[in-house]
Amino acid sequence: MAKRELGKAFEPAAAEKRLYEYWLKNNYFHAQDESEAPAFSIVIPPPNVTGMLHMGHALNNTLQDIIIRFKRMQGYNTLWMPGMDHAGIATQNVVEQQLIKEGTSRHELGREKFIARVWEWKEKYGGVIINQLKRLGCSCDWERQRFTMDKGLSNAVREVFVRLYNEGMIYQGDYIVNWCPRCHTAISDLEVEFKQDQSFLWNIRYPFADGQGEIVVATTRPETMLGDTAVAVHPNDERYKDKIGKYVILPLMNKKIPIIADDYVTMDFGSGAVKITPASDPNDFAMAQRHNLEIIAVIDGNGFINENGGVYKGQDRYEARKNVVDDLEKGGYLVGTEPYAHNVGQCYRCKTDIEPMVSKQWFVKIKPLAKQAIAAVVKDKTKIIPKTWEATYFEWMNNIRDWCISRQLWWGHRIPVWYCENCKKVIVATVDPDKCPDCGGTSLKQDEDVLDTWFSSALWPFSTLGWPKETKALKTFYPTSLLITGFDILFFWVARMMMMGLYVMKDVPFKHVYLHALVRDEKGEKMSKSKGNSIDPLLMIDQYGTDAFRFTLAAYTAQGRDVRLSPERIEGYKFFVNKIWNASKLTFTNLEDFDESATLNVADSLPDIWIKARLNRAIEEITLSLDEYRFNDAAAAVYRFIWHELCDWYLELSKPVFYGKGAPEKRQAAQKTLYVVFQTMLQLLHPFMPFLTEELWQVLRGSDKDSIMVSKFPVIKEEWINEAAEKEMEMIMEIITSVRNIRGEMRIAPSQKLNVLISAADEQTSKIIEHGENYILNLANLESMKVEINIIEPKGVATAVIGSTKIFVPLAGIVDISGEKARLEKELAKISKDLEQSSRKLANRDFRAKAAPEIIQKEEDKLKDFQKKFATLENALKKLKGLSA
RNA sequence: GGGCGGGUAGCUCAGCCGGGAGAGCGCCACGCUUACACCGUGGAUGUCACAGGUUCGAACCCUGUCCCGCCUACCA
Repeated sequence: MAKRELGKAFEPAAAEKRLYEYWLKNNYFHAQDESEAPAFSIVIPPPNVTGMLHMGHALNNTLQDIIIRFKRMQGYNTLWMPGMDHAGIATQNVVEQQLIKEGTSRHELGREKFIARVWEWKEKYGGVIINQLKRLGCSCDWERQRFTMDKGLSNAVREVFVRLYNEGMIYQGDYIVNWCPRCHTAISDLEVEFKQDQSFLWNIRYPFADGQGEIVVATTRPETMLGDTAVAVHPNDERYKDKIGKYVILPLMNKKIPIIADDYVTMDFGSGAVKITPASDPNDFAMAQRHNLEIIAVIDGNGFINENGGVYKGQDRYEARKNVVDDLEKGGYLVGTEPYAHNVGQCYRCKTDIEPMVSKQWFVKIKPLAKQAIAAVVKDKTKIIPKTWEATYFEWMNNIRDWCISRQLWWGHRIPVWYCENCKKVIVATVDPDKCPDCGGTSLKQDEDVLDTWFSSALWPFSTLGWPKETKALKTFYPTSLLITGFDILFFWVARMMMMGLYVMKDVPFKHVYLHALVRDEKGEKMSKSKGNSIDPLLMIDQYGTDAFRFTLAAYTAQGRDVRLSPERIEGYKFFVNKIWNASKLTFTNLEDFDESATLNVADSLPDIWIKARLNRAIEEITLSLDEYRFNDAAAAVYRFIWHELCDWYLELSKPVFYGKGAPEKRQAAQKTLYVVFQTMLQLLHPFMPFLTEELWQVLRGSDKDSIMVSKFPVIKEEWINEAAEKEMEMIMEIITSVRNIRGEMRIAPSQKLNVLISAADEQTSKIIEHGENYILNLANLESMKVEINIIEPKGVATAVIGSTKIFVPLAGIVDISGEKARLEKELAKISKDLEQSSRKLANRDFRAKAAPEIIQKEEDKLKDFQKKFATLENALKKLKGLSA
C-alpha cells in the first residue's frame, strides 16, 4: 500500500470546499426517479428566500443530512428535496425598504413593476441560504431545487384552490380578522403573538336612557367604546334581569344602545356587564351575529379613528384612547381606573399591536380537513416523534378555526378569482380567463389579494415532486418517509401539510415527523438578534470546521430537550476531530506496507478479536439510535468507540506489534484488523462528520475508489461476536488500570518500572492473565509480572483486588510504604459501605422472599465479591501495620 | 385558566418499562512514553428540588408542594 502523508492537523476550510465539489461533480446527491432500491425521501422545510442561516436552520438541516446520509449508505434510493419559500410579508418588506431608500414606494411603482422588482431582488440577493446549506455539508438533490413561486408550484396552488372552492371548502365573507395596521394585511390566528401588557382597566358609567340610574362596564380599550352597539349581561344575573331590553346612552357619542343577555358574559367579573364593540373584538363580533347587532367600525386599516368616531376622527388609536379617557372623566363617566395586566396580540412579523377588524377575506373551511388529519395520526399512518407532541397536535386540531388565507399583499400567489365587471359573475379558474363564461364580457378583474404563504407551503411535499402532473418522482417518493422540523411550526406547517396532503393526495405527506427542539444559548434563552445572544453558525464553521459543528449539534440533540449551545462546546468536538486525525496518522503510518490482498494464516490477537467485538456493538447501537432518531445516543456511541476503545485501548495495545516487537505475521494480522476497523469506524462517523471521513477514506483507500458516502453502511458481522474475548480483555484492562491506580496514588514516577505479583483464584484466570502478559507489561509499564494460584500476600506491597484476583506491587526501594496505608484505608472505607449495604439487603427476609431469584443471586455474588475484597484489603492493612510497627 | 417539559457532580446534560449514581467540560496531581499537550495516566466531587405514599427495594412509579421554561386560551 502506498505511503500516505497527513498534515499536522485537519484543515477544514480547504477540505470542505474541495470535497463538496467532488460530491457534486460525481452527482452523489441525485436521487433516481425510478429505482430497484427502496425509496427514502425527505422534503426540506423550505427556508425563507430572504433568510440567512441561523442556528435553527443549522440544527434542522444537520439532522436531516445525518439521516439522509445514513439511509443513502444503507442502500436506499434517497431523495432530499431542497427549496425555498417566497415568504410573502418578509420579502415584500425587504423590497419596500429598498424602495423607501430610493425615495419611492410600491404604490408609486404599481403592482406589476413592484413584483418585477421583487423577482429582480430574488435573483440577485435571494437564496444566499442555499450556499450556506452547502457549507453545512447538506447532501440535497440540488438539481430538483424548487421555489414556492415557481411556475409548477404556482400551478399546484391554483389547482388546489379551485378544487377546494368547487367543493365548497373555500368561502369569502366579511368577518373579523387579525389586522396588522403596519403590514396592512390580515393575518391568521397563528400569526398573532400574545404579549402581556401592564395596562389599566377603565370602569365607565353608561346611564340608562330613561334616566333611571346607570350600568358600569369595564374595558381595557376605552377608545373602542365609540363603536359600541350594546351592553351585555348574563341572562341569569339577578342584578340585571329586569334591565334586559332597556337602553343606555353611550357616553360621548350620545347614542341609545340596548342591553342584551348572553351566556358569554361572566357574572363575577367586574360589574357583570360588558360593553360590546362588534367591529373591534372577535367575541363581540360573534355576539353581534347571535343578536343581530349593528356593526360599526370606528378604527381604520391604519389604526386611526375613522369618520364613525365623531370628534376623534383622524386620531391614532392610542391618542384617541387618551382623549376618550380624558373626556369621560370630564363628563363624569369615569368611575375608576385600576392597574391591569392583560394580553395584547401582536403581529408575529413586526410586533405591531393587532387591530381586530371586520373585512372581506377568503377562508378555508377547516374542520373536515382537520378530521382526516387527526385520524391519520390516530391510525399511525403518520407517526409524530417524540410522541408527546401528538397530544399537542390533537389539541390544536380539535379546536381549530377556519383558516383566513387571503393577504392584502402583492408578493405571493394571487387568488385565482376574477370578477366580470359586466355581469358580476365570479370566475374561479386555474388559467387566467379572457372572457366571462356567462355574458362573454372581456372586462375581468382579478381579486386583489394573494394567498397566505403557508397555503403554498402546505402543498410542498407533493408540489415539489411535480403535482398536479403525475410524475415518476411523485410515484416513487410520495408519501415522503420523514419530515424533520422544529416543534414551533407544528401548527403553521406540519398540520397544514397533513390536511392538504390527505385532501389532495388522499394519503399522508410523510410517515414520520421528527420534531426537534429550539437552539438556545448556554443560559437557555432563545437566541435572537435583538437580544444579541445569537451565535452565527457560519462563524462557528469558520472557527471550528463543519464536522465539529455538526457533531456538537447531534450530540446535544436529545429528544424533548432544548439544544444549549456555546462556542466552547463546539471547540470540545474540534478536539475530537483532532484526535481522529492523529489516530489516522498513526494508522496510516502502520499500514504503509500493508497488502490488502495477501492471505494470512496467523490467528488474530486478543486485542484484534476484542476490538472487532466492540465495533459490532458500536454498529448495533449507532444503527438502532439513528433508526429511532436518538441523535445524542448515536453520537455518544461513535465518540465512545473511537476515543475510549479504539484510541485508548486498541491502538495502545497494538503499538508493540506495529513497532515490530513480535513476529511479522502478527503485525500483518493487526494491520488487517486495523484496516477493517478503521474503515468501518469512518463509515459509522460519516453521517455526522462527512468531510473528515471522506478525506480520510480517500487517503486510506486511494482517491480513485468510490466515495465513502456511497459505501455500504456497516452491519453487524456474526463472526466478530465474541463475548469471551470481551471478558478476557476486560480482565486484562482492569489489571492494567489497578496498577496505574497504585502508581498514581502512591506517586510513583511514570518512568519507574515495576514488578508485579498476581494471585489468581484458579487455573483458568491464571491462564487468561498470562496470556495478556505482554499487554500488561507494556501498558502498566512493568519490568516483570508473575502469576500464581492463590499465593499468600507478601510483605511490603501495595495491594489491589479484582474479584478473586489479587495484585501485589512490591514497593521496597521504590517508594515509602507508609503511603499505602492511607490508600488502603480509603479503599476499605469505600468497600465497607458497599458491603454493609449489600449484607443488610440480603439479611432482609422480605427481600429473600419477594425479590426475583436472579436478583438475589446477583446480590449474593456481589456480597461475596465485597467480602473477598474487604478481607484482602484488611489483611493487607494489618500486614502493613505489623510491618511498620 | 388549561396543557406539556424540566429541576441529578461547579457547568451542560445522560440515566427514568424500579435492583450496585454516569458522560463531557471544568477542577486537582503527575507526565513532553517515537499519533495526538486540541494529549496521556490517575484522583476528588452528588441528602438525584421538597414532602408524603406504593414496594423487600424508588433518581426512576403514584399524590401533593415549590421553582424554571415553553405552548395554548375570548374573562371584558
